[in-house]
Amino acid sequence: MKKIDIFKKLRSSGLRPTKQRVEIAKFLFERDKTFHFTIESLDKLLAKKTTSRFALATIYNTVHAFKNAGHLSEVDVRGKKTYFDTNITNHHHFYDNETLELIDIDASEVVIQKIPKAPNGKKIKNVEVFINLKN
Amino acid sequence: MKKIDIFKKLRSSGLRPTKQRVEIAKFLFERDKTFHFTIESLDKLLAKKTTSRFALATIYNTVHAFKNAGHLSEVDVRGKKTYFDTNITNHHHFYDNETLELIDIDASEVVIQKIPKAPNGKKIKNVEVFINLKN
DNA sequence: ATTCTAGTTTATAATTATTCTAAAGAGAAA
DNA sequence: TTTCTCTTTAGAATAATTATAAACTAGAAT
Repeated sequence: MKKIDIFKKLRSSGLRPTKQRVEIAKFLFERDKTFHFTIESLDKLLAKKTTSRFALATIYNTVHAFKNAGHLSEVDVRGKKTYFDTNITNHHHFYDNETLELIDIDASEVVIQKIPKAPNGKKIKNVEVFINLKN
Repeated sequence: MKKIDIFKKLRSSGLRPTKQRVEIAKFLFERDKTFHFTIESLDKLLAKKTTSRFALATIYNTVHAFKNAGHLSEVDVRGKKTYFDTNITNHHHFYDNETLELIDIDASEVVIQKIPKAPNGKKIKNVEVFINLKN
């Protein structure tokens, strides 16, 4: 991913490309594989990877702006921390309850044959399949 | 559900049947339909329904003891609060993002045709289907 | 280039959900 | 009853997240 794309992601999220934001965006999006993180893990990774210092609030704000703009998705995981995913395509997850790790499942790997119709005046927004793993 | 069953539920959860615990158990299990709640909503409902006073810690402890004993299940919902479900059979959920309400889906209503196999030495513990609703 | 202004970063405080603690209270056994 | 252990309770502690306010920049206007 080129720097120009990073700027696009920032602008489309309503964010001015500041030093911190560019570093966060590059860290999140300039990679081959998608990945999962929590605010805490991202904070630690950024601290290792870069020389800049980041206030937690900045990370929260930036990540949420990306999420609201659709550049990141949020994953439901039992537990206190919120997980984010740079994979924003329609897909599903394994969750390893031992290592607390998320593993992507491509949408094509799951085929649902039957699903109930939405109640009263509601519509189905999306279907998430979450597969818990044990040893 | 008779009182004797309430006592069984408490005993099997490693809890002595004290006044507070009996009231919580009766409120949760002496009903026809299963239902969903958070600690906060349960606290309010108990305050309305009964004359006893309950410390939040007591509700947390009792609910978690029931959960650990398998008399309640925990449901993943995006958001801060933890939802519990008195329906402990294998089933799925609609989640109404407007009203923040959970709606049960019977396991028979969902048929999954294809699912990936678990990675390396892992096994599949369970599969949760979560259907987000919009208006 | 310099200045100006609105948007940002940061440290810290506030908030919210949850868990812990220590003292007072209540079952159960002798 | 009397003791002993388990409970309840109020409030403190913890942890994730959000809000605040002052110091600081990016980008526009000059």
